[in-house]
Amino acid sequence: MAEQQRPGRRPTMSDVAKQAGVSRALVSLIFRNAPGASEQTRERVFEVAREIGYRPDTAARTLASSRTKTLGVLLTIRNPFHADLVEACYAEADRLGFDIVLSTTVPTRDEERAIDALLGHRCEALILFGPKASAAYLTQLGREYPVVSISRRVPDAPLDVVHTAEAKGVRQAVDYLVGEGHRDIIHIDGGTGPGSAERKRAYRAAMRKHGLADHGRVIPGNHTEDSGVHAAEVLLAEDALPTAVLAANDRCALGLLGALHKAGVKVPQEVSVVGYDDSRVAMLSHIGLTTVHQNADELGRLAVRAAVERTETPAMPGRELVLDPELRVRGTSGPPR
Amino acid sequence: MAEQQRPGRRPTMSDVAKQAGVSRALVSLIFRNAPGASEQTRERVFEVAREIGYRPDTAARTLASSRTKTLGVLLTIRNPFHADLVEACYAEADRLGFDIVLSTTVPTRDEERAIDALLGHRCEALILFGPKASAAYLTQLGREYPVVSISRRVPDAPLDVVHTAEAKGVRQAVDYLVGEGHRDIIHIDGGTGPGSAERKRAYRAAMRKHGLADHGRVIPGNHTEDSGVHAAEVLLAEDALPTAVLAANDRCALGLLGALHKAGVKVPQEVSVVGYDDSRVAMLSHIGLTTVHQNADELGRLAVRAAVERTETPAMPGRELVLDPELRVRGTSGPPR
DNA sequence: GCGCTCTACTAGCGCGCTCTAGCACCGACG
DNA sequence: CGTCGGTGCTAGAGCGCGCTAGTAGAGCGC
Repeated sequence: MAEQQRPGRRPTMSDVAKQAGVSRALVSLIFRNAPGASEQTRERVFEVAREIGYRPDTAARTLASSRTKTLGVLLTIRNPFHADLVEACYAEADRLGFDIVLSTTVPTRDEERAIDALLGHRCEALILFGPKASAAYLTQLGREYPVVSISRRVPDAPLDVVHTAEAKGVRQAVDYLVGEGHRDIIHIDGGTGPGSAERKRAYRAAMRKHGLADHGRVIPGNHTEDSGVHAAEVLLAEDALPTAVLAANDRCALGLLGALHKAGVKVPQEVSVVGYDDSRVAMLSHIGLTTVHQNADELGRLAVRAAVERTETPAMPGRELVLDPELRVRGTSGPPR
Repeated sequence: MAEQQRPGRRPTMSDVAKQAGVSRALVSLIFRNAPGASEQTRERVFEVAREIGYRPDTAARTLASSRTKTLGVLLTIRNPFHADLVEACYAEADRLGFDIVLSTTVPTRDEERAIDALLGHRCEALILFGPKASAAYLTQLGREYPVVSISRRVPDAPLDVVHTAEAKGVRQAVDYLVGEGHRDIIHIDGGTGPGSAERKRAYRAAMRKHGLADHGRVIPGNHTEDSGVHAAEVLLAEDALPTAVLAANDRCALGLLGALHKAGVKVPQEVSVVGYDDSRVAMLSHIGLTTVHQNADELGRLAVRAAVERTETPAMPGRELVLDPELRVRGTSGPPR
C-alpha cells in the first residue's frame, strides 16, 4: 500500500505488468499461485503490486473463471449459535481453499432476498443455517444449485442436511427432568424453526413414555427471545406455573429467563429451564443455561465438506448427516420444589 | 424459477433477450429499471426471465459499471452489539439504494484479510465496526477509500468516526455507583478495543473527581467474554473483592458474571457489575445487565449516511459524529453490602 | 413533400480478469 | 547434428454485463 494516487482508477493487473516489465498473463498466473513463473519474477511482481497498491478484483475474477471457489452462507445475524457455526465454516473452508460470502436475514430483508444476493455472487454452493423458506422453494433451489441445510430437514429434496438427532436430545432432556422429579414439564414450540417439528414430536413421545401425557403441554413460539418472553407472560397469567420448561432453543430460553426473573420467579427453585443449541453464550450467561448441546464445530465442518462435495458431483441425491446431541446440565435446572 | 436445465450454464441476459425476441441491451435496460422500454415489453421480459430462472450476475454488473452501489461492513460475528449495528445498517442502506456485503473476523481470519475481501468486491465505502488495526493502516486505508469507523477513533485520519461520548457514559456509571455508596470500583480495561482508552481515562478522571483515586484500579482485558472470566480469576485470588466492577463492554461483563456465579459470589449483593454497549442480549439476559446504552440504530444509520456521503465527496477531511450514551440500571447493580 | 421531435429499441465496446494455445530458449540424449 | 521435454513466458479470446452512440419509425406542423 503506497503512493499510487492515479486519478480515481484503482490499479489493475496491467498496471502491475507494465511496471514489472512482464505480461499481464504472467501476473495473473502469479496471483493465482499457478506454477510456471520463476521465483525471482514472482517476488518482483508481488513487490510491484504492493508498491502501487494493487488488489485483485473479485468481480473480474469471478466473471472470468468457471470456478469461483466461493461458498455462500445464509444466516441470521442475531442468532448466537449461527456465530459458532460461521466460525467453524470459515475454518473448514480455509482448509479446502474456499472463500465464504455471508448473507444475513434481518427484519427488513427476507431469506429469498438474502439467497439471491449469494447467487448473484456466483457462489458454487449454498449453506443455509436453519432456513425457514418453503420446502417447495428449497427443493427447487436444490435442483438448480448445490445446497446444504443445517438443522432444517427437507424431505426428499435434492440437498444435503446436516443436523443433530433432535429426538434424542429432547428425550435426554425430558428423561433428565423426570429423573429429577418433574412431572409438569411444558414445551415452548419453535414454530417453523428448524428441527422444531421433530422436537415437538419427541417431546410428546417422551412424556408419553413416562406416563405423563396428561401433563404435557405445548406453547406456540419461535426461535427468538421474544417467544420466551411471550411464553412467560402466558404462564404467569395462569394459576400455577409448571415446574419445568423445555424451550425451543437457547434464545427462547434466555427470553424466558429474563421475563421470569423480572416477575420474581426463581430459577431453578420454582421453575427449571432447559434450552437447545448450547451456543457459546448459553455457557457464559450469568447463570449457565442447562441446554442440549449441538456440536457447532462439527456441524459447520460437515456442512462445508458436503457443500464442496456437491460442487463436484452436483446431481447427488439428498443426504442426511446426523450428529448426536448431548444434554449439558448447568445452573437453570434442578429438582422441583 | 422453473425447468431451465441447460447443461451447467446458468441463463444470461442474452438467453432472456433471445427468448423474448428483443436485444440484450433492452433487457439490460429493463433490469436496471432505466426508462426507455414500453410497459408491455418490460413485463414480457420479466416473465421470460422468471421462466428460465435468470438471475443477474453481480460480478458482471460490478465489473461493467463504475458504481457498484455496495457498502462493505467489517464486523466480529461473535459480538452481539455488532448484530444490532448490522440490522441498523441494512435498514438505512436499503433506504439509500445501497447493497451491503459483510465480512467478519474470526479467530482464523484477521481484519486485514476481511477488509481485503470487501475491497475485492469493489465496495464503494467501508464501514468498520470497532476496528483494531493500527492507526497507520487505517489512515492509509482512509486515503484510498471512503471509510467510516464505528466506535474506534483514529485521530487525524481521513475517515469518519461515529461513536458515543465514551467519557460521558463512564462518568454516568461511576457517578451512579458512587451515589449508591460504592468506593472500591475497579475497571476492566478493553485493551486495544474501540473506545477503551477513552473509557479508561474517563474512569480515572471520575474516580479522581470523587476523591477515590486511591481506590481506582484497572485490570487489563479486552472486549471478549474471556477477559471477564480472567478478571474474575484475578479478583477471586485476592483477599477482598471490590464492591463494583465497570467492565470493558457487555461481553466482558457477561464473562465476569458467569465466573463470579460459578465461584458463588452474589451479584449485585456482593459485587455490582456494569457493562457497556447495551447490546440487545444484555437486556434479555437472565438478570438484566446494568450497562451504558449506545444507540445502535442511530450509530448504524449515521455510519451508512456518512459512508454514502463519502463516496460522493471522497476527499472530505475526517469527521466525528458523537452520540450521547445513557446509563441503564438493571439487575446487576445496587448498593454495596 | 420536408424537417423536426419523441419513443422504442439495437450495435458494440470495454470493465479486469482467467485460461488455452503457443512460442522461445535451454540442456540432454541418441 | 537434430529432436525432445521442460521451463518461463506471451497473445488473445471471452466471461456477463453497463452504457454510449446510434437507428427506425411514428406523429406533427408547415
